[in-house]
Amino acid sequence: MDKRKLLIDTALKLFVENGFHGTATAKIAKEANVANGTLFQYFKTKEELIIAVFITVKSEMAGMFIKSQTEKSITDTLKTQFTNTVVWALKNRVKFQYVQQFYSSPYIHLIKQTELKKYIDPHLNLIKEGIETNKIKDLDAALIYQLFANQTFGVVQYLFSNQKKKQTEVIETTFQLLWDMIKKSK
Amino acid sequence: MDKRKLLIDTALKLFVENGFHGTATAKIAKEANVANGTLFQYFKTKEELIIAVFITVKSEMAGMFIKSQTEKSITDTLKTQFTNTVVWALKNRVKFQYVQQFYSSPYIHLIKQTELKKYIDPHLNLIKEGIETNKIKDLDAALIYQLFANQTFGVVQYLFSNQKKKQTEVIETTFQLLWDMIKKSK
DNA sequence: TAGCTTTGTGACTGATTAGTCAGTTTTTAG
DNA sequence: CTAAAAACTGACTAATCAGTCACAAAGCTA
Repeated sequence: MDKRKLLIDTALKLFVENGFHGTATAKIAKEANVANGTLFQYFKTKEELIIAVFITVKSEMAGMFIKSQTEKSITDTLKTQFTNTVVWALKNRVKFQYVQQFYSSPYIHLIKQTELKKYIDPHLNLIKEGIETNKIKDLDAALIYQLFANQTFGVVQYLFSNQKKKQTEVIETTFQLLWDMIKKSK
Repeated sequence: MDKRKLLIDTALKLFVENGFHGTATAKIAKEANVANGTLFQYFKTKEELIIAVFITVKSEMAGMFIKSQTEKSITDTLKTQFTNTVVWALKNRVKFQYVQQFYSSPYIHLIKQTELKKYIDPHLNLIKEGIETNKIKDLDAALIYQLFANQTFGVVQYLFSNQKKKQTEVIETTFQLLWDMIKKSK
């Protein structure tokens, strides 16, 4: 039984439920059936735990992206990435919410720029490649990335609050809209 | 000197800088040059203050939207709304960030659904009108709204981190992309 | 088994915090 | 000007919380 993982999982859940403030370290330890002091053996401070949860979730997401890399065209790769992200988010709502909460909190400033780049660069490079090979409109890659990321986010939000909707269909439609928006028209 | 407004402004700034947890009520009072107890005369609890800040900012945003309502076509109105929102966000970064932080925190659950609807409905109705008059693609209005909102958000994020870029040009370009995405093609 | 290292424990503490309240100042009204 | 009401004050408190530490249990090695 990996206590570190257990603590991270428990913290994740409680932080999303009650916020960083609303979650005492003692509560996390108790919920994880671990002694108070044990938590501080794995994480020197509460802040360190908050960051560890973020890194863990982001790494899991990154792993999913690697799997989305197909040998096919850029369109196919982007579509797979889009679909996988949305499906993953729907299956991992709490993790998705945690990342959101973390990103829009002041804790984000504690993450080194290089660490953040690690997660963004693969996407950015794919988009750059698409621009260079005339598949994607000749705009700033960072801008295209933002639009792509936020379209993804928007669809996830929509499906969170409209769960009965045909998810596959929505994902298919919205990707097509997105692709038509950023693709280079002949 | 309106102490309520002063406290809300100060709280806004400190909450974005240090988070809800990281900001003691005493710090807010001190920074606002007001006695500790005075804060609790205007807001019964810290939570009430956190919510008051949210409502205040959202109302300000809503006021801006009303001004965006032109007598022109739906396209023009949507474009004005898009532009005004982005420009407002750039000028009011802290307020924009506060809303983000609040939305992705558990405090959002304390806001009544009717209150949230109040902010969304005007947009939703405009989109519905666009769909009915065959200007906008025949998709769920809530979905179009999400895509619209998130495109806006994406552009703001992009311009936050790329401030040297030609803002007007970026706004113009991205609105065109967005409009092409949601408009009904003949 | 004995001796050593690693891991876990939970009572405890110093610091901090939201919220109170008895008293003071300011404003309002006649 | 006076008296009552309203707004303001800041020292205080009860509660909470992050982090510590002396000790105990479990695991490892030979």
